[in-house]
Amino acid sequence: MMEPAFGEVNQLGGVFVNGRPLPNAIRLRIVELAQLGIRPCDISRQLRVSHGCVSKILARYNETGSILPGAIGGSKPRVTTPTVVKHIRTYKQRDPGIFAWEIRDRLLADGVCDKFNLPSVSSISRILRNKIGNLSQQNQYESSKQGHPPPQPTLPYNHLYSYPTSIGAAGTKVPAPQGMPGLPGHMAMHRIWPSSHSVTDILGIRSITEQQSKSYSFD
DNA sequence: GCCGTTACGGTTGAC
DNA sequence: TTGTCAACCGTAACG
Repeated sequence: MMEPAFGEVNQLGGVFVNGRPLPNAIRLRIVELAQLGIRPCDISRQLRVSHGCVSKILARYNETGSILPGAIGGSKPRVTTPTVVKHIRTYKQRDPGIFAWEIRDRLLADGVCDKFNLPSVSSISRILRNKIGNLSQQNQYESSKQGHPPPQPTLPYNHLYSYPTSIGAAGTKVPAPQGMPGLPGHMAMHRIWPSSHSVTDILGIRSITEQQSKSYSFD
């Protein structure tokens, strides 16, 4: 997970890291300039970001109200679907001492899975460990804290980002709310950005971007 | 010249 | 621990 020391340079002279999203500060600046009535082609030149990218970010913003990139990486569960997890949880609740291989047999016997999508014992163990956890503790918690929401373990998506440039280094510091669940970017943004979607409101973090623009001259 | 779209090469992270 | 795979990224080019 090493970030390159320097990004690449595009045709406009702007620095970017291939495969990685632009810093939030630049994404925000794109939306801000667009809201001020500046044409996308001018934004592209000013920020030295390809017009395709500007177009994409603005289109996404108009559609979702979010400037954040989507969730990169990961893969959809192939065998550990929500249905399977639900059944495993049920088996475990009914019989806390049940073994993974017994769960596996029951998934097959109950027709939850067939032999082609039956999770391995190790997969079931991982589900028990990661997605279900200690059910006895959980039950105690739930019985004593009825209606209390479970803790949100997932870090904010943007927490993962860091950039090699001075712009990006600050851009990644754009704060996300504590305990923000691992939602797709636009979902998360509804918690970050006011529902009005106005740049003025968005610039609740303006000081950050202004600091950046001092070290980032626009032509 | 502007803008929407898309192929491409790249990164990421759950599995 | 390692490899796979499908998601996303921004750029460049095309129409």
